[in-house]
Amino acid sequence: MNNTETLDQPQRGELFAVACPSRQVLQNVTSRWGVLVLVALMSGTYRFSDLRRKIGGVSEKMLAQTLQALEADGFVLRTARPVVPPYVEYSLTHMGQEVAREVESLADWIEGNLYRIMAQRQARESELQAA
Amino acid sequence: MNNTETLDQPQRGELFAVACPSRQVLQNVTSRWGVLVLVALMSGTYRFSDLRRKIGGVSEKMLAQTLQALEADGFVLRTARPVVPPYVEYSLTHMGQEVAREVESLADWIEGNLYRIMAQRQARESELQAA
DNA sequence: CAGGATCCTAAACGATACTG
DNA sequence: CAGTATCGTTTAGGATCCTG
Repeated sequence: MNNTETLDQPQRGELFAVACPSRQVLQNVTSRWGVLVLVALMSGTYRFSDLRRKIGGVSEKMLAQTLQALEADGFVLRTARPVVPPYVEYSLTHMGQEVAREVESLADWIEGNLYRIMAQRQARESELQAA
Repeated sequence: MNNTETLDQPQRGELFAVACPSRQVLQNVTSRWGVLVLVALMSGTYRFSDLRRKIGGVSEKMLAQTLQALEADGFVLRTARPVVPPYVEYSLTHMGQEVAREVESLADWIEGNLYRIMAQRQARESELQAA
């Protein structure tokens, strides 16, 4: 896998390179649940179960997994209090708030333009995705 | 062109609903290759093979599939000229340029902050994703 | 309550071969 | 050239049970 490790600064367009590390981060952030977690946490601190309730349809496993990935990237702060029963809170780090803003902007655009988009879909009677 | 804005607009927070149609669009746009295709097409019109060469690591199948999804959403315009050999061009629609800007903004943020992010990762010696 | 461990299914993905 | 079709592999995702 690793051959000539060039430690040069990632330039614009690096994204198109196969091994660009940005791709992984991008995937974590834009994953099915990643987006929702980031946007959800913009409105404050949540406990695991609260977050799970807020985000419709997410399983325990995926929520935990998503939170771990985002924590590893430094976007989410996990604060556990050593009590019984366990009390764990999740919030955005400063960096997390920055990405979240970007992600929210994209999500907002889509929500705001859903009708235009759906209209396009209808017009083409898309038979590819619906199948 | 749409004057009839009287239909109820999806409000903020719809995204958290299980059946929110935005989620699908969001997935198409933020999918592994969707992001790259959108950003790539910001710099102009491309033929299939050119696009494939530009985007490192994408297979024919996935590129075709991604393009079709984005076309169905009305983000990508496919222009085929009935000649032999086939000549097909892909470009962004107006709507496509709008989403692409959002997506690019996110991608740029990540590329620009990669070092900060990687530093976080190192600091935590993430053992979850690498495993 | 917050998750880890396990098991399983569905979907994504990729390589190759083939066609108009 | 620009795909489609097929197949095999990998990953995402979910259900359930279990523990501190």
